[in-house]
Amino acid sequence: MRRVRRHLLTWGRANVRDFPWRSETDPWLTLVAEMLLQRTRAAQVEPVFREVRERYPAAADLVRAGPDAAAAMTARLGIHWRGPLLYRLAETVHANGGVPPESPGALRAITGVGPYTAAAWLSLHRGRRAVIVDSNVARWLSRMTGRPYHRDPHGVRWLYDLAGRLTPARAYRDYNLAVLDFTMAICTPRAPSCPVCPLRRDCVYGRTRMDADTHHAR
DNA sequence: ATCCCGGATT
DNA sequence: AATCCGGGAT
Repeated sequence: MRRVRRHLLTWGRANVRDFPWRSETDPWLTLVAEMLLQRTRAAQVEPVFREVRERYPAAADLVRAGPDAAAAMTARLGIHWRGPLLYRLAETVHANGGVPPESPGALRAITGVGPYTAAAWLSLHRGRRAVIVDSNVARWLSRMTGRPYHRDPHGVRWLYDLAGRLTPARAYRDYNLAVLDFTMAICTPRAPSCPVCPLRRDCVYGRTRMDADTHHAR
């Protein structure tokens, strides 16, 4: 447990990537970024985020610009229903004094903000410890433990327990960033890079694979 | 439980 | 060409 955490943090120090939203501190802009990142690659989000930051640096700016402006932002990301969602988000934030609510309940009450987005925003941008359990984490921890993988982590108790025990009390931001990038770069859905994985010795799946390689090698 | 949508992987 | 993948709503 402790070793897994340490290895991830070490890996993260060398490999966590820098995106404009990761160094952004404005609560409105960072929540917009998290919403845009849903089911969307970071490379696609990057230019759109820059444009939002440029044109709508405050929620009030997007409210003033109107629903069509919001739709224009999300159109390039291909998921049309996020346009109205983004506009409603702007209205909600504007009505809340320009800053999104930070209580998990009020945050989750926003349409378009689910468990992942709430946890990511709070832990990465608001200095609140939150445990991220998305399908990437589900895949990673399923391999680690050898337990069956449920793509939808909803209701899988052991997942939440384990993820919660792994998430540090203090270094949760660095840890969550490391997990996000690690599951995208190393513990990938199809062909995970076990040979270079810092966790392969702590991982049921990784050990199995390395053993297989040993037997095949001469 | 199913749908959305476009990119990645095979 | 076909399949897989993902966060959230319903």
